[in-house]
Amino acid sequence: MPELPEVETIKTDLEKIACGQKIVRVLIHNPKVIRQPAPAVFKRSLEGLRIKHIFRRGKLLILELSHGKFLTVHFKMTGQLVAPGGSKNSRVAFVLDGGMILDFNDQRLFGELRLVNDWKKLEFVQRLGPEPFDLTSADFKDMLAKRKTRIKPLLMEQSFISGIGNIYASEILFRAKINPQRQAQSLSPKEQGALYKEMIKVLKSAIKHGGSSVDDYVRVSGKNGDYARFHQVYGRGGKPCFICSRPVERIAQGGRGTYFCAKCQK
DNA sequence: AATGGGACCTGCGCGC
DNA sequence: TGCGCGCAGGTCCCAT
Repeated sequence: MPELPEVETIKTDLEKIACGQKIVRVLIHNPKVIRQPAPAVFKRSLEGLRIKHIFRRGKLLILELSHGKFLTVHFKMTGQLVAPGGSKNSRVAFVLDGGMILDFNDQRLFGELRLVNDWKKLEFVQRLGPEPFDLTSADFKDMLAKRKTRIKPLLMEQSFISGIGNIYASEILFRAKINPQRQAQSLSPKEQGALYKEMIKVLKSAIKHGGSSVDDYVRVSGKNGDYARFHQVYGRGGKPCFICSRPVERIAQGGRGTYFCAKCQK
């Protein structure tokens, strides 16, 4: 589910309502989403800790707690953090000392909650590539020039660059006018530059609008993000391109749907 | 290194 | 109404 802009939105929403609060009770409705440590230990260790700071790395949300602990949240496809709680698919509920309940919902149970001492040591984190906003255009060009793989799956590869998923990969490539089937290596300097520029623009704009609510993603308030109305190609297979009116194509790449305009994107 | 397939799960929309 | 199929924001693991 959430990609970088959605996790960043959740981070900002959550900061406002949960920072400084103590987690007084943890109710586990489905232990499957608790990956570390064992659910009973997770619950016992977490109760009584205070939320000090909230941040994001790639698509991972990280809550810094008292006593040097960190709660990491990976939303995968259908994870949500919603307050106040009482949601249908609540898997874990966090009761805060203000009385508010924060639900971790996850229809498909792919999501992952971990309570750790050092989030940076997580294997998943160790493999993450750079944050898009930490890169210069020159860095990004160098990275692209080294890779033979097709550009769209590459943008989604978290060890290459972290935070971009299936929606934004298609949207960024459309705006950069680059065909998703192109080899990364084959991009001209001008195309590399356009890709960098559109990547930053799209991600920033999506954050500004609270992310894209397509299926399950909602903000902490339960309200939808507002960026889906700016989508140019994602989910628009067969519908006319907003630029040239030719039907938007849908192809499969690495088992994922890719949307693009074969006329506008070379 | 690149690419494809399947696995993990639940639920929705579609054609019949 | 019901059934089977394809599809879904992610990541991991295995085979070639």
